[in-house]
Amino acid sequence: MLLSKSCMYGLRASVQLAGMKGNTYVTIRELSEDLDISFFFLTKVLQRLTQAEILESYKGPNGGVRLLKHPGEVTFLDVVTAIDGSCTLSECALGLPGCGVMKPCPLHDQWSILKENILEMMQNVTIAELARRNSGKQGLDGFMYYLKI
Amino acid sequence: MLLSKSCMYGLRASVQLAGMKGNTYVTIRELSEDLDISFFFLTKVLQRLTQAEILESYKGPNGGVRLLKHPGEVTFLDVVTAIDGSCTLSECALGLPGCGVMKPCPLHDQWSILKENILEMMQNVTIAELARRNSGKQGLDGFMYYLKI
DNA sequence: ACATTTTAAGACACACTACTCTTAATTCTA
DNA sequence: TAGAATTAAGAGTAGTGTGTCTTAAAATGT
Repeated sequence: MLLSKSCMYGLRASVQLAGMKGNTYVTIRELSEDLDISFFFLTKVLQRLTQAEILESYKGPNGGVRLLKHPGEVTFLDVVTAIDGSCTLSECALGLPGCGVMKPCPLHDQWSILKENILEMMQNVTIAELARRNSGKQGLDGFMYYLKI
Repeated sequence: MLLSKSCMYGLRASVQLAGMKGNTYVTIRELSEDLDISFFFLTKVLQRLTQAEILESYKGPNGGVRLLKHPGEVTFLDVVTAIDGSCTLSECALGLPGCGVMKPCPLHDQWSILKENILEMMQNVTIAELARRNSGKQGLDGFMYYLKI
């Protein structure tokens, strides 16, 4: 699995928010139902995005979470890093402590290229772009399309 | 992390065996010391490779493990699959249950290409090739080069 | 002020990976 | 046959990710 479940959930929520008109507060309860994620667990994940200043939250009636930045300025990697910490992709495929440019392990060069491609994808794709690709799916809003059979 | 530690350990042991002259039994104790892996843990990992008929084992004095097949016929992916089960790379990056060719998620196409590249690397690289790349490192046998500072 | 709504924070349980150790089974050698 | 060497199998421990719940804190409205 490339990403942890926490990351997947955080990404889905971010893209969902990015795809909504206006930037009003949306309750985590509503997000959890739309995305088919446990409310309690999603709350924990979104707390990390709030701490990372990708989201902002507001308590009380009419509260919830919303994007703090423009969705075109939040990359896939931003969300992953906020949740999982610095990307764990940067290690040696064989787990050799000394592996690096100076001492490349037998897989180093190949794996470096693959890592670079993945990182590039994560850095170049914004949640705005993902939301755009996710719009207008047979009349179902956002991710409902994938989840409702 | 692309691979589990078990996989990394299994790969390192397989490549180490592939890089040895002759195909005599090598004790797991010796492998564990050469590769800086816990003996007990490596034993568990290599049991899976033995069950998968990548290695064969022999008990008693002068026993140990050795490659069952020709190292040129054992791929990186063979070892990973034997240890971790079928590659977990084949899922949707966002964990959407309905994602696929018919219902591509907003990352599906990009992630498919990256997955394919990784899988291709795993299928095309044999442990013989890895052992070859790993030979003749400043006079240190195999992985010792990376581990001894 | 008080009740309601909502997120924040902390505690808890479960599963899985990583790791350790003990005992059993097998094989060799003397 | 006895003892030593070696893998196999199983039990047990620790840490982490996932998931659940309870309580606290903040904001609203009456």
